[in-house]
Amino acid sequence: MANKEYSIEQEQVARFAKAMGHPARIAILQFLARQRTCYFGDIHMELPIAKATVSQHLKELKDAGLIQGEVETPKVKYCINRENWRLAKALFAEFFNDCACKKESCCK
Amino acid sequence: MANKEYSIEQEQVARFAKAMGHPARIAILQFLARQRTCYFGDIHMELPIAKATVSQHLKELKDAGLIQGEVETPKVKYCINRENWRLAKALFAEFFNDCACKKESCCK
DNA sequence: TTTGTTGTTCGCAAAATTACGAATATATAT
DNA sequence: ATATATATTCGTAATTTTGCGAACAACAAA
Repeated sequence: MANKEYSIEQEQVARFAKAMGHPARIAILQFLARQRTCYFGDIHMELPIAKATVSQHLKELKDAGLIQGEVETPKVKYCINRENWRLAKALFAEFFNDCACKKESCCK
Repeated sequence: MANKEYSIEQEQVARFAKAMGHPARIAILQFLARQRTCYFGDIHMELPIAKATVSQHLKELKDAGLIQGEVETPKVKYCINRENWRLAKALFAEFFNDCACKKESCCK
């Protein structure tokens, strides 16, 4: 095999995709993208999993840069990280558009 | 927590995203989306990993429905599954558009 | 100070992912 | 029949992910 490494862009898309690779996290993102008030409790209520697990998923989304949190004692408010959301949107759009599939594909 | 389960659509987006959640698989998809002839060997040459591992990644992409394979002894030809590619593209576009983030976000 | 509310972190277990080399399968060429 | 070329599968190891309950932290209220 070649020693060709992955590009920064490939790593970034994969990172976003990985963060989105669980239905709970998709549900969280959709919830946040649609609502205005997004407290932990509200998110938890939407999901069929324990709060410890919700917290974990939120951490992963935050680490990937897709969301951000803000303490409002005693609650915690989460929301979409708009800058990275735009970046992710652009990367995925580019990714799916960059496809020669309309032409004669190699497979039947 | 509520007992609300995930929707089929959420599961499907998560499934596609999970399959895309590794740089090697992103690289494979980009390679396939751009090329016309896509033999296993060509893919392997593009990646910094052992052929057994490439084979595994290809299987995951196939299981997720994003690619398909065809034996052409002694080679194997892979390519984008165009139908599911279109589906994924639409689901991700919808996912990223379905965002109220332009308005006053809940976080500062 | 004690109680209550809200979330995070800890500790743990089960399962899945990633990766590799070796062995195997398949079909052609010698 | 043997050798060659190509790719998958097997067996294994290390790491990561997912999930939970219990314990903890931070702060307001009684």
